[in-house]
Amino acid sequence: MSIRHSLLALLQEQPRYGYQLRAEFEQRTGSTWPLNIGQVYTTLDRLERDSLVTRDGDDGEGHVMYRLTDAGDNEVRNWFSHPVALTNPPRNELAIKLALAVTLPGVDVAGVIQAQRVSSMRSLQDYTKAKRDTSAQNRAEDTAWLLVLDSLIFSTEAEIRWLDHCESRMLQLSTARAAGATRSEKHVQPHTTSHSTGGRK
Amino acid sequence: MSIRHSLLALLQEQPRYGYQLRAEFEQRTGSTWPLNIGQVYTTLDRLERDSLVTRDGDDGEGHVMYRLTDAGDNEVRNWFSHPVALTNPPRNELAIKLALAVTLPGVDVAGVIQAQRVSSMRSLQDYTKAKRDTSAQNRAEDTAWLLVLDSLIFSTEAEIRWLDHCESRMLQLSTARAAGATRSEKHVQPHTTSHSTGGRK
DNA sequence: ACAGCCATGTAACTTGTTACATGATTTT
DNA sequence: AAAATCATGTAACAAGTTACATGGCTGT
Repeated sequence: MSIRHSLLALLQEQPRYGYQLRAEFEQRTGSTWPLNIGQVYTTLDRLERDSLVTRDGDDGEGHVMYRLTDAGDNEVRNWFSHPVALTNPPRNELAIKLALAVTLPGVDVAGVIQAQRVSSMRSLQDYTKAKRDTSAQNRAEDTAWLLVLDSLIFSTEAEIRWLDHCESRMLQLSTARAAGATRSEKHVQPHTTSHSTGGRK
Repeated sequence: MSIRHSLLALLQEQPRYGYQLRAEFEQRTGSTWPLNIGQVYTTLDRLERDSLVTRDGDDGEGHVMYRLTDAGDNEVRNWFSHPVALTNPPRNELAIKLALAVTLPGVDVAGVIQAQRVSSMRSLQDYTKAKRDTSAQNRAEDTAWLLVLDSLIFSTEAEIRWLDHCESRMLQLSTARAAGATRSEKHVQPHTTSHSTGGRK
């Protein structure tokens, strides 16, 4: 729902046309999350269908302008006043992948972690460089883009910390299991992962 | 693509049926990201269509079993060996929302930040509690779920730090602008946000 | 003349989500 | 007997993505 709401928010400031909406969006969020122009038009169609925007004739230059309806204005205020992810956070593919990797046999968990860390650190460097370059220009229009960059930096750092955490946790587990196996065999969990999948008939 | 790959990964261990796949997925990732059972079946249909899985008769108890094809096995190995988000990180709704909030007039940015922080801290508490409760049971099957919880905790902490960062950055900007306005009016950026949207005809 | 951008759209498609229908089996 | 869970599906739909078609205008 991000794009729908983004377009609505941009229309709250003033009526705009499709191509312009993409430009405004990308100016604020930069080249990460590129916005396909086709999607702007399909989204505008759906917003019109849902009575959140209406076509507004043209702007004297032949552009197809859209403006918010009252319902659309309401929707924007609602979006801004209600926090994101109250209940269900979006699925995190990396977390899912590692969760499966550690519970399935034959997966090189350390390798997965290592490959991901290399990639994430690379991204972190890119974001940091982009931030330096953008900051240097010192243009007021870049404020939003700089915040977005910080967001990417913060979450990538968290991702790397989590990878480290997973790695040391895996090490703990394997050494603990080894120690348990030699010292008190009977307390060891069965090595073959148990699959209680509910009722067998 | 997370769900497709998750099902494939679970099928790599052994042939399974639909209901079982959901149970295995939820055991590993917990009650966050609940997996609708209908989607398991539609996803299995699509995986079959794409020749990544095949129906495998039954398991002697009448269940509709699926197993990986060679192509499917390949796909899983590929998923595990290639890092996530090499190019485009997934859209972050919160980052987008704040980026728009700070560049549009009439939005109570401090209020948005504050509301979000309350919500995020609440989530953080919930995750921390869930972690305590799950750790206390000390069951080997919960390893993956605990890692997922840690992931949620790490990223929520990063989110809160970013919110703090945004808040202080906003304060800096407004005081700098105020100081600039009193001390040297001519250096001040125009207060009306500029909207260069590309070519006017 | 030609390349490239501005601008608007459409068609076909993907994954993901919800709601519903239908039975069998198990538990209370 | 009733309620809950197991199990398999279908229909309708949502948001997002890509590729393509079509023009007008601009700069070289």
